[in-house]
Amino acid sequence: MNRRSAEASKQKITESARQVFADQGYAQASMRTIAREAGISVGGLYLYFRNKEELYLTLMQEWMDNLNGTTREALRKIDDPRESLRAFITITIDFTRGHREMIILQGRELGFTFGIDLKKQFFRERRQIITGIIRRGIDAGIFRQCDADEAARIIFNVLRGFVISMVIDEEALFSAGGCVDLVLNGLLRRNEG
Amino acid sequence: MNRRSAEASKQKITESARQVFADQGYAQASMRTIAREAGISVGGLYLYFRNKEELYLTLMQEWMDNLNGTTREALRKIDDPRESLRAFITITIDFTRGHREMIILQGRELGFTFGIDLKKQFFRERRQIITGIIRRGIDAGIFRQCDADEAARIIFNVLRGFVISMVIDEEALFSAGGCVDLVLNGLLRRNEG
DNA sequence: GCTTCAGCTGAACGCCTGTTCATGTGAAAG
DNA sequence: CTTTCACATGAACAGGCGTTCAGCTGAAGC
Repeated sequence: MNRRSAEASKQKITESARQVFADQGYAQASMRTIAREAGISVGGLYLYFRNKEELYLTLMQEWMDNLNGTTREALRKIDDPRESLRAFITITIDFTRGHREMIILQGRELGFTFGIDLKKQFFRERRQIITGIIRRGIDAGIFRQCDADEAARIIFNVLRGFVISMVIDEEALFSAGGCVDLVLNGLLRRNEG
Repeated sequence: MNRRSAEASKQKITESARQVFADQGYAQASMRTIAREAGISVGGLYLYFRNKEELYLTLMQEWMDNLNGTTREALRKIDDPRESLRAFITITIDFTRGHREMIILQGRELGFTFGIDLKKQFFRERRQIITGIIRRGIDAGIFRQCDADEAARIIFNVLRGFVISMVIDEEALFSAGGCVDLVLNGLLRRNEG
């Protein structure tokens, strides 16, 4: 019987949990399923995580850190608010496409209140980044005068909708480019020249 | 012991179920909770609905019919694509604000595949309405050339995000007016004149 | 009174869940 | 060989769920 290191086991558990939570949601995902996927006993899960909730919160924190880190890194090098916005939207959508598990953050786990404050803080930070970009654009005379906070919320919700669509409604998906285009240019025709 | 009519009992059950499903999601909502809210025995639920799934699907169908009916009724009287889009967005957001239970349609009930085709068909119809409005705008020279289908999807996803935000993130909500403004005008400054 | 009808009840059933903990096992050290 | 360490097991526990169905009850009809 070959034993893995504790670290390797913990890793395997989080990988499996990520997948199972993403596929089935918190309520439906059972510790037995996660254990089976991880190739470890159900009692073994509790050697690494206090309970199901803690396992879930650990994954949430992980994804929030990943996405925010990637976003900040990319935005650091961009000055033009148009490009900043493009980068923000593109990174978010690409990240989401490659990580279906992102649904963990947008999941509507009603009946479960834990982690909601953590999520809200994360969402707030995301919106503030967008607000900052929009304000920069307004100050630079590139974007028109508007309620930057609200515009940020609208953009934020497009991306929230994208995450949901990824999971339940793939026909509703759209491209980052198309989204940036609509957000920047709107639908109304512009005077040429 | 005063007995209600069957109709009244069924009504009470659906009202209670609507609330409980909306608050707790499908998985967490228990038939015992719904029964208690309805003031009827748990076994009594099964006199009217075959099972939990059928109860849920009944409610889904109801909301889809309501929203689509209201939308079509309003759009019938509008010619200007700008006003059509405004109406669509406004109705959806207002309806959502007044019916938190709308989350039933956007809920991510992973692990439960029933009703998904019904939902997709509903979503498809919604998007087609938007696409139609956008095409009309383009044909009339009011909207710029763009991929109408994709633009519709983007707008659809803003509204999808709104529903989710209603339930898990009220800070992220936005006004119908603000949304229409952004969708029509975009962020970029326009030449004055 | 008895019978029928309409609406209802809630304990029981079978199944599943999160969690615990007595116990197990291979490897290394002495 | 024995002891210790590190990692692990899975049956049992307590609780909850969706569903069933034997039985109940008030009202109306005869």
